[in-house]
Amino acid sequence: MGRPKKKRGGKPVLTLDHIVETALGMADEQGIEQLSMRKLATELGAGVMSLYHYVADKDTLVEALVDRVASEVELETTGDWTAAARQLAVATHEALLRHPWAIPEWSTVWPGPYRFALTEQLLEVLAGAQLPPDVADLGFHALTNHIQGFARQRVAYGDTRTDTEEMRNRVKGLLTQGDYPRVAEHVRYHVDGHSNHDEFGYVLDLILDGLARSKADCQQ
Amino acid sequence: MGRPKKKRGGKPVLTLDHIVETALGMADEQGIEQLSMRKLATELGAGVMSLYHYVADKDTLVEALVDRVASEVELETTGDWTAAARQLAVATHEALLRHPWAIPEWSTVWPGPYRFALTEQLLEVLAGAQLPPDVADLGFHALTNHIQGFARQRVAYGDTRTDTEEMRNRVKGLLTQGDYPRVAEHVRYHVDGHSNHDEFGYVLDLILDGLARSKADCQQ
DNA sequence: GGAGTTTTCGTACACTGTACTATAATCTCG
DNA sequence: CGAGATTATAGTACAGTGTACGAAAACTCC
Repeated sequence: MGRPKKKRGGKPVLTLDHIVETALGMADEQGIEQLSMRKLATELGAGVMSLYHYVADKDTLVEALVDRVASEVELETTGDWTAAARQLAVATHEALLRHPWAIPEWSTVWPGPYRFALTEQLLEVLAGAQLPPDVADLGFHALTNHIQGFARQRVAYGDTRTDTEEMRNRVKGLLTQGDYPRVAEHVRYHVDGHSNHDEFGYVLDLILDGLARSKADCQQ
Repeated sequence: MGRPKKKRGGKPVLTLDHIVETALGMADEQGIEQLSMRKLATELGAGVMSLYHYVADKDTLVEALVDRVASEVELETTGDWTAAARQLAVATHEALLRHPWAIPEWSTVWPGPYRFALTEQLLEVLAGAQLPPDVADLGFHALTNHIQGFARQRVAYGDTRTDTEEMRNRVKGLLTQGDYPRVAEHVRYHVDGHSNHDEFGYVLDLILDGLARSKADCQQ
């Protein structure tokens, strides 16, 4: 059986881009915990150690993956600073929901260039708003916390996209058993009525309105 | 050499509590990534598989660990609802800073009984505030996002407690290189002036004030 | 052609979680 | 007291992980 030996040397057949892109696909499908160097190499039709010519570590590969997610956020914005901040927030939120595995990494991993550019852009927008410095700072953290916190919650407690059988059972148990009535009430509040509404955008606007108001207060 | 064979059977020498407590100590010292079943067993002077008589999984052990952290939060509160919410938030924040490894797990792992009780308590406090339902919901998420987000940031970007050499170098590089001027400015803002202030409490009060105000608005 | 460089990869090692099985100490019941 | 059941403790083994080391193949350049 003439199984050809794997090629060695010469013109590169792998690319960092190709590696990252494939890894991204695998992480999207199976979660990042299931992503191993070996599986990734096999998927690429390469040997494991070949990857290490392009990537120092598994950790730095993950950093690259997260930055790849950050790269999906469109930085161009239109309108005044509230509109711009809103666009950035929504785009980031959507990128995170597209790659749920990235949400816990997002705040753990050291940022790559795209992530830094995104942060820079949001800070730039807030700077353009001419808010008092401490309000701008508060606003920045409120926005980023909202983005991350909201995405985390949707993934942790049952977005339709990421539901598992086990999770649904746990939620059901929480609702039927009588312990923690307030928690149950809270869960029902979300499950029942308000999932239709765009909760993320709603709270986002509350934050932005608050910032705008505190600017107006200041200028009077 | 009369090394005594390890005892088998009979009266239990291990306890779930003992296991969890030891694991907690190890996680606090070396981080949760360094915590392995084998190391934990060795620390306990036991065989690896003995642990599995008390714990189904490593994952459920981690769940227990996180709930152990949640158990450190004092649920008794004093004063009106803003004071009570403040106490819960501060106590949770402090517990998380005491066990930084737990921060990413906090929002990933399914809550245990202590964590549920804590959530229940915060919801109860907010319910007692007689806020409009949507404001109460918003407030709950604003508070929890603030708690988690703030803790995460302190750990990710250099609290004095968790600094590593590498991280300090990265931050220094960020500040000296000219890329991302707004980010650098933002970092300096935090490093320079405001670390003395109790930023966590400051923003916390802003949130609570906002909630109180929106209640007052509603009652007029 | 030969030397040097670049890219690929096989092997090996230390480490992980844990399934399966064996074993010893204790408890229960006669 | 003795025999059997129960329970807590472990040893071994296996599949899987990240990656250090070194070898080998294909390319470039003289």
